[in-house]
Amino acid sequence: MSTRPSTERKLLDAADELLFGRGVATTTVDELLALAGVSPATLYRAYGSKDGLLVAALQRRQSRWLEVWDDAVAAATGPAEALLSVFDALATFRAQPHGARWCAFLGSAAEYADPPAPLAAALRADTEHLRSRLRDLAGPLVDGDAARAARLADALLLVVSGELAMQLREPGSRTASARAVARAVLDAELSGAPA
Amino acid sequence: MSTRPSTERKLLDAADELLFGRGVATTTVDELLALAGVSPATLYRAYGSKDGLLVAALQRRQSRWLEVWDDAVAAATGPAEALLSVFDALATFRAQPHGARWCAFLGSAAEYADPPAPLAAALRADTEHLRSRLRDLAGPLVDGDAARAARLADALLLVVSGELAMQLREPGSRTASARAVARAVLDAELSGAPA
DNA sequence: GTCTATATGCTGATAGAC
DNA sequence: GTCTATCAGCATATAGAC
Repeated sequence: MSTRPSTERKLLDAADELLFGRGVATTTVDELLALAGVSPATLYRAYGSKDGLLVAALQRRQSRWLEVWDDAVAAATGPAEALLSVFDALATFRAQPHGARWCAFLGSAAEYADPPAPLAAALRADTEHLRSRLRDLAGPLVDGDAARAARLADALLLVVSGELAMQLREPGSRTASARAVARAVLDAELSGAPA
Repeated sequence: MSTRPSTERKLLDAADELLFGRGVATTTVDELLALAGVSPATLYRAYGSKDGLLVAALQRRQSRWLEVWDDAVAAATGPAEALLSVFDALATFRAQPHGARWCAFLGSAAEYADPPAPLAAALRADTEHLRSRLRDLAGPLVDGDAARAARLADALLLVVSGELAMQLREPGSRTASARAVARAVLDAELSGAPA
């Protein structure tokens, strides 16, 4: 009794699987159409181009990621765990059906010499959301010291990005070691407070 | 009085600049030929294909990177600085003429659904060399404890990869913050020795 | 009206023939 | 070194089915 998926939905699902799972350039429009079971006219009417579909798929993916991260934060037992829960969210998100090979945003950006504006905007939004959310979560841990929170957030953003890039080097690698590195960085920030 | 560069050399230089600076898929064979000033026959005779040239360029790049890193290690003032000198090497290498947008190895791998064998091998070689070299440099800092050295090396590899991926998010970002994160990780490992 | 199926122009990459 | 055959992918047009 599932309702029939809309053609947009089918196209976005196909984009998730092919564009992010196998790469943008390597995936042809024909493959997308075949997987979605949709005719060319439908794609071009709804999204204008392959790139248009890519951007739409990134946007949907972004909101899904935020939900997963929100849940992970909500499940955390304290402020430090809330900050580190980004790694739990990463693992959860990766285990979901529409998993990307490493990171849909970084991966897409990597495939363009200089990315078209909407794509650059999507990556920037992802980066800025990560940074500001991490900063907010870091705040309570450093008594609201904005500079320290920002420094901590930048450090975690670096570790998160490293964890993603490691998926490219070694597809199976666990997020556990990234979490451990992040905790070491956190502990260092909380014990000392070096310049 | 410079000797005339060989056609192979010219092709490798062109590959460095275009394949790694702008991306593999976005660069056409014609652009490579035009920049190198050689004819198609030359490329296909010497390397067989665009991918063949790519792999050859990666191999040359790997040995150049090792030289830069060796120099940075040699210039370090002590064992801890030697371990962290990988970030100096990264900055130096990036400042050289044939700079990639972020990382030639990760970037190339990211552009293939599943990379052809020689390319996968090149990335694996890069990863393994990073890891083993970092492990060797970490050894003296942990009294030769192999497990701790390995853990430290893995952590630094993660940070290095993160620093590279951050270039994709924010092209101008400095290696300084990665170095600071790495130092925090190092300090944490050297003070406590948590499981 | 929305979608499918099919056919086609166009562009550009690859590889090889000359 | 030029030149060209082949091939693939993107985008669109047309006509018909639900």
